[in-house]
Amino acid sequence: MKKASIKDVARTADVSIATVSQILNNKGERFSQATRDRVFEARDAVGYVPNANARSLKKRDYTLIGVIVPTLKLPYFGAFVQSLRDDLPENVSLSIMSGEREAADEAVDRLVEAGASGIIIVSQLAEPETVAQTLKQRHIAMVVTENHANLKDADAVFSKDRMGGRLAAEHLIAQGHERVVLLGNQVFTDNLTYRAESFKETMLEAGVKVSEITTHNLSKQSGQAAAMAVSISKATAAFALNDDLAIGLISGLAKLNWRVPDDVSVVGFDDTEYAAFYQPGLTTVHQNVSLLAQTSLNFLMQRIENFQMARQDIAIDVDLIERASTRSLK
Amino acid sequence: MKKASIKDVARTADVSIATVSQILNNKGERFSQATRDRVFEARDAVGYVPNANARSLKKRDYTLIGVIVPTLKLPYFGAFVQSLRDDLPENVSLSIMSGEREAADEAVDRLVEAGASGIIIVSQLAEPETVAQTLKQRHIAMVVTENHANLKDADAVFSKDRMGGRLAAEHLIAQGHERVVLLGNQVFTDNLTYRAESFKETMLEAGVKVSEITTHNLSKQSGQAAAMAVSISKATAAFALNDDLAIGLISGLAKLNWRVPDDVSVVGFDDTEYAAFYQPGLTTVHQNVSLLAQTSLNFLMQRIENFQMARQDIAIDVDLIERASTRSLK
DNA sequence: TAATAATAGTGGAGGGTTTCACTAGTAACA
DNA sequence: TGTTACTAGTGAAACCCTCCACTATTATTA
Repeated sequence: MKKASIKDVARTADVSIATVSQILNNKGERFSQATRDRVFEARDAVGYVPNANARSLKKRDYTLIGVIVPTLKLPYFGAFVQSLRDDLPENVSLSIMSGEREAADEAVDRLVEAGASGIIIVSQLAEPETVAQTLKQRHIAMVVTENHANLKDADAVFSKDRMGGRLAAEHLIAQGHERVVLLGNQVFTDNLTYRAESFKETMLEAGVKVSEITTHNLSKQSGQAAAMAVSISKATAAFALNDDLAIGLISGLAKLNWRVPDDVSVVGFDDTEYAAFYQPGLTTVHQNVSLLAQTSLNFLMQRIENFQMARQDIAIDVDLIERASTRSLK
Repeated sequence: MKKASIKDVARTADVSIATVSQILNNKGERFSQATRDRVFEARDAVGYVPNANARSLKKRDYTLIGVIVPTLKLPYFGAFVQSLRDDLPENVSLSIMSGEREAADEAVDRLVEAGASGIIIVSQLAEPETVAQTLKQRHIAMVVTENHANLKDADAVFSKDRMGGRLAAEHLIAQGHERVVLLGNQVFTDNLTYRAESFKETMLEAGVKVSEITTHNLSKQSGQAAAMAVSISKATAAFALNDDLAIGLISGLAKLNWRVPDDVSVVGFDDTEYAAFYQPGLTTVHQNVSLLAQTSLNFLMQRIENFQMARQDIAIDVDLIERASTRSLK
């Protein structure tokens, strides 16, 4: 059975298509009550639902935007996407894609084909320049966050990752830690590089030695797997490049009967919803995810509005949230 | 600047609209190389992007399906949606919506307008019967999971919630707990009711008294807020209707200096990714989220294929995962 | 040479909706 | 009676695209 169109309603109510359209769109004050009733009844009788495609084809007020995150399984990205959803203007719809590197590039293609007017890219791309070129050529807006901060042809919204690394370092320095470990994966993306670099620099300035432990990726599993290495390192504190890694580390240490913060202090990065409820509460660098999302959306909509405007670029403050996973040695 | 349409490309390349359409859709083998090049150049020159509305208005061959979850912030739903994404057939696209009750009903409307062929509904609907009617009338496939198990006009994919409640109870009984508390929100949805009921029944049969503590919702915050009540109850064990509640409860108890499992045992439900890494590792009922998602998708695609087939209905096993948040009193 | 086939491209309908400009009928007015 | 003004409704273009059926031109074959 095919779907009922406005034609079917018109035929059933024995009026013209134009009449139906106006009445159903609440522009039908000028019609008689009888006609209005007939139209509404007819609509219900045939089960008519307006076709969004046809409608927005006619009124050119509809916009599709896309967002690409590495995965929806992690609450950090989930929160980002949810914030986006919550702030979405009425006439805009959102297509959510997931994937990293090659898969992310492909997701871009899909969104282009689907007719997206703009794309927010959180994932790391395999070929950022190519993607940016394509989008530019097609006049599709592009905002990056988390990765590819230096792309010329995309607006950028970032957390102050350097600030975050520094805050983490300063916190541990203030607590008197003198042997610390930096925990992260080998393939640093831009933002992670900043976190790591500024952490090390700050530590260096304070004369604290930092040893690095390389993990496979930034997952809880990797954090757990690194526990042995951390325990052997004799460090009194560890800075993990994200919360998942930190949480994994703590649970790994627990299996070795090392307690946090008594035996080692641990600092994370992100402050996802779970950080506050973890045992012990995780000391971590808070990223303002919803502000990141909101700003990305703003930038995107602005560029969709005016494709020629100058590149925009913003860095958003982070805070250190002190909880129970770190302790002062003084 | 208004967007270029296929007309602009045609004019620029000095060919007809039909030619442009065919060439850009890779159906242009029969055209000369020269013409093809001209068309591609013209497209890039005017920055043409096909209008998805017009396209899908015309072609009726593509399939759009929708999924509605309460929120993407929680990893349980994130994992569900991600699994769906991962199993999606090539020619199908997925629209992810979020919202509960009225917002979920509205999300259904949006998907219908967008021309979805099927919808997987995880959220609780405000008016399940009305929604089911509408979808049935329009021949749009509908699969429910988590809620509305008994809806006549929808295929259903569920975890064995009763089994879960029973397993949790049996575990605590085996450990010798005799005063237990059941923690959940007041407005039970179908699946939660089953969890709670079978838990209570099993306990009753074993002669164990269950007291109930009502929380505002199923969030970590609610769990935390219930800690005081749990501590006062003098129960030796608590069953929380989901992991978030359990995690919140444990962190709340910690603030009161109650230790889990030494002072109280806690059992959760869901086994989200975080349960295993929590301190202490959370004893919980494992739901096979990816199987739930896969099966939902299968059911949906089958019904899209053949709208008249008999209603399908499946219940998926759950397991109790024993970790460190419960202890035997014997 | 005539008939056929292959090549390269075009015309136009149709998909569902909105909206502007219009009409037919009636009522009010002078 | 003729003019104007409402009231209630309609016709058809336009939005952008795809695809079927068609034409015009050239090449090949018998």
